[in-house]
Amino acid sequence: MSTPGRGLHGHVLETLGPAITAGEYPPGSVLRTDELAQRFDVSRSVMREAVRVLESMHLVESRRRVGVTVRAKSEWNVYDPQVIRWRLAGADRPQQLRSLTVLRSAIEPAAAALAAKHATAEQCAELTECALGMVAHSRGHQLEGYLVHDIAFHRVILNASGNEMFARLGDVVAEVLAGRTHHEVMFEDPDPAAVTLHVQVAEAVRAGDAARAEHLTREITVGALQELDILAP
Amino acid sequence: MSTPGRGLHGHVLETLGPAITAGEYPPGSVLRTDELAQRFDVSRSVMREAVRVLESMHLVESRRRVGVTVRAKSEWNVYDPQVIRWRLAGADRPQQLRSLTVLRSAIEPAAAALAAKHATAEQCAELTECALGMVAHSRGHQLEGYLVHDIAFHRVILNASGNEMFARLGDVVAEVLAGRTHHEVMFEDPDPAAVTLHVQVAEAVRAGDAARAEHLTREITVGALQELDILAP
DNA sequence: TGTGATGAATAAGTCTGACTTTTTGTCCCC
DNA sequence: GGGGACAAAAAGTCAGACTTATTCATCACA
Repeated sequence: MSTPGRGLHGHVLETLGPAITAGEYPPGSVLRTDELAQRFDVSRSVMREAVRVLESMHLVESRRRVGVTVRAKSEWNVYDPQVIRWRLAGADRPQQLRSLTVLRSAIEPAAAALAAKHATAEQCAELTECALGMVAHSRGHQLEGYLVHDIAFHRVILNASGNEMFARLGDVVAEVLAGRTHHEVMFEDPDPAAVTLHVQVAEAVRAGDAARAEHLTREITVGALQELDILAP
Repeated sequence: MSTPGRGLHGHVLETLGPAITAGEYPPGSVLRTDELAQRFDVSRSVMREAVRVLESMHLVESRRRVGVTVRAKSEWNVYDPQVIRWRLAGADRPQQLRSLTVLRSAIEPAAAALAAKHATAEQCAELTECALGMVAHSRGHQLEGYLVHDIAFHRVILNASGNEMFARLGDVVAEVLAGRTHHEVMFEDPDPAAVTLHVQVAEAVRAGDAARAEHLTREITVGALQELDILAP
């Protein structure tokens, strides 16, 4: 996705980041810059830049005379898109997917309510277009085409909410939806009820009915939670 | 708060970061590493490390033959605690405070519902302790004491939700609450209704009543929204 | 006139080696 | 056993030389 390891320090990050977030180095582990530089066959300057980035993500802490120590998971900047991507790509994937889906179910209904109030005519048009695209690809194993429109739909909602914090979760939601299609079990066509709900949300937003948009979106996210067995049956 | 400019590169960040997030450099502005290094009187290695960190926050983008270009606000990692702190300290403060309060109003009710299901006995005890502390400091201009317990209360709720994404918003909520007390108008004692709501939330969580905890917390956050005139009267 | 290739200028990227500073741990003396 | 001086270790800093990618301008050619 967005930023594949640009430059040497980026390449180092693409290896060290996933290793740390996967828990290969337990909290408190000590790494030494010089040793890492040798291991990755880069200069110390490059290694230091990589460590600085990991430090800004609160994955590690660098202290004189001690070294680079790995921080506890509870301190990580779990909203950093790169951290999210690393965790989704590694052993932490299931837990990460659950956390993010719970987050979605809190954010998206609120975003839909705001979108119903603030969406421009253009955004409403985009929304119905996405919903129609989902309908068109909902049968006959067109999962990829369905996914594209599903992602676009939720991205428009988040953007139309007018809240920058919500808007920046578009990438996260995209990752979750893509993950569900690509890695989880999804042999069959999407649930027709879910497709209908998306169409109805588009209608509610266009009509400016915030309460209805919020309620319908909550039903969508409840469905997502149930897929992961987060909700009791 | 947490990480005051450690090291030279940290000092540079504490100056450049706020400047960028305050909009002093319009999107597309081009900075040159060498010039910045001279301006801050540091070596290029140090300057490069600072740029790497800004880059990981998506505040800037570094390209060969071009320089370090400032990105549009819509690309910033607005969930990065350091970015949030910089924006809260600068001209962006009002908008940042509104965005965060809207975020709170989406997250905290959901977190309270989860807390009602997952909170340990110890966490329940902490919660009532915080609520009682709020009551004790609710009269007679003991705003600082009230604030401490208010922050602790919301932090416990977020932690008790059992969701790591929610838990990591504890610092953000703390900043918002502290900001309200310190910078916004708050001459009088806190609203008695709000104090009562906190006590009731603690009770609901202890009783395991998720729906009630969620509803009561939503009332708290609605109050916060109204204070900022986000909700129409 | 427009277009594509060539080349030069530029700023980031990289490497190396020497030096400084802080922190920790140890050893010795009281 | 406690406290202070000393030594070692690792990050932090700096300066300079070199490499590489990218952009822009120029020029030849169609």
